[in-house]
Amino acid sequence: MTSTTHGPAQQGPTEGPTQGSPKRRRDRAAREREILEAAEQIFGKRGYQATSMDDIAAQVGVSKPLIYQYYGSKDGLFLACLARLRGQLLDTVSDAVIAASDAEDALYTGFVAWFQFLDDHPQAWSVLVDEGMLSAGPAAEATDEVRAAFIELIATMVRMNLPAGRPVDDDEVQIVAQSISGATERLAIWRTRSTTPPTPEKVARTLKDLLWQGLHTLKST
Amino acid sequence: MTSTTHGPAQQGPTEGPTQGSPKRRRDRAAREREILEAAEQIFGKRGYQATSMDDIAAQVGVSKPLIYQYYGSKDGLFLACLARLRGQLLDTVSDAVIAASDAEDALYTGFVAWFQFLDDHPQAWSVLVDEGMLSAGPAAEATDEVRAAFIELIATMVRMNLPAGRPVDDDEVQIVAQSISGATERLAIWRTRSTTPPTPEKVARTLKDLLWQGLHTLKST
DNA sequence: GCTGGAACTTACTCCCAGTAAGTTACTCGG
DNA sequence: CCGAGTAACTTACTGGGAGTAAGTTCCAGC
Repeated sequence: MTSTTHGPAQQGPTEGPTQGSPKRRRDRAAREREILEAAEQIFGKRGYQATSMDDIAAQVGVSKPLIYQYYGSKDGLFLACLARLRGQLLDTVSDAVIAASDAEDALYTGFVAWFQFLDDHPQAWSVLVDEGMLSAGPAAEATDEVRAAFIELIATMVRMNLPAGRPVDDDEVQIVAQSISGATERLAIWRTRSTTPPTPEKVARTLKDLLWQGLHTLKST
Repeated sequence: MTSTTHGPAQQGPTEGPTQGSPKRRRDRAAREREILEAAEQIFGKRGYQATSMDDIAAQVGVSKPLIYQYYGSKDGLFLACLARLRGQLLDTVSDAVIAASDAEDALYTGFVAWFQFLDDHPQAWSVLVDEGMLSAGPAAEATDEVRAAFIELIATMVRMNLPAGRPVDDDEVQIVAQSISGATERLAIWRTRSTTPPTPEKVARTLKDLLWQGLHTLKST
């Protein structure tokens, strides 16, 4: 038969299509991990819009429908990238906050951890914020979740800083938490775009100084 | 000839295709305005991604290439929407700031004006922020410009609040301005999504209280 | 070996941004 | 009134990318 033009059967196991590894069939979990890594890398480099599923498929050396089978949609894949980063970032900041000696220090070290993490993972950052954390993309709900987690962390810190027995104005706590979240996000974006950004410590210190007094005002109102 | 099947010539001037107005040819300026209005409306309702050029063309009652001839691209059209809103919003806030009696009042009334404007123009808001002001969209550069204008306004205010002769740490001014910009944007988004958002005055007051003390700290460092 | 299912592919469809090339209607000089 | 020039506008397409239907290949366990 002349129909066997593509003949995938005879491909020697000693030579893969692009790299040295033949990497024929892998089990699902391994393949998923592989795809996720490629996606994170390409999304990080080119952004969500500019990345096509074919690009990712090609990078992994697999066909597009497989990715759809595992991740459902482009959004789904992007979401999966996001979830991983979100966990890392949240853990890093939480740890810093918990390890702090007092409230003022928690604020400062929390900020430092945030900016430092983003310095250390520039690629992650692109994925998370530059396209992901904005409210519009298709992954809006997921990024909202990420943000909500941070806001909850901040709100908790704020509340802990208030006198225990006093009734708390939840609106005010929310306003403050949203403000801080917005400020840190914008500062992060600004830093990545600045040619000579100030150190994480400098930014954290200035931001802490800007907010610290006002946080007390809250409690004395 | 059987070729004259579509025969657009005999369409009576008393009856348009969709509405009462025949609205055949209009001069360029008028048509551009018409397109811009439709675009603002549809972008505002459905968002940038979910809006197709065909949608807008259909709404105006015109064919797609005409829009391309006038606005160049989807981004170009979106940009044009943005430019208009940016002007209005910036003017509104600037006016409020200028009319204020002192620096503290300027901060407060500036915030009020910002949130009030977005309450009054919810559709504009969707266009500007929910898809536009984020950093990722195709209109990234334009939205950056809009933001940069606000940040400049804020930075000017901050500087004016500092002692005249003293050397200013530009980094710190930038950090503060970026923070305020980020906080107001996030608060705006939060308000639109909240079922019962606090009044503009309440948000402005809380935010002012949060920042006011810290702004003084800046100068005494 | 044979069969059942998991891993994986080819070959599409549809949708949408953007374009090439043409057609219609208004205007202005004669 | 008439032709020619041009601005306003259209039909009919290309190209690329998301998502899918219908297989095909390989391995596990009987």
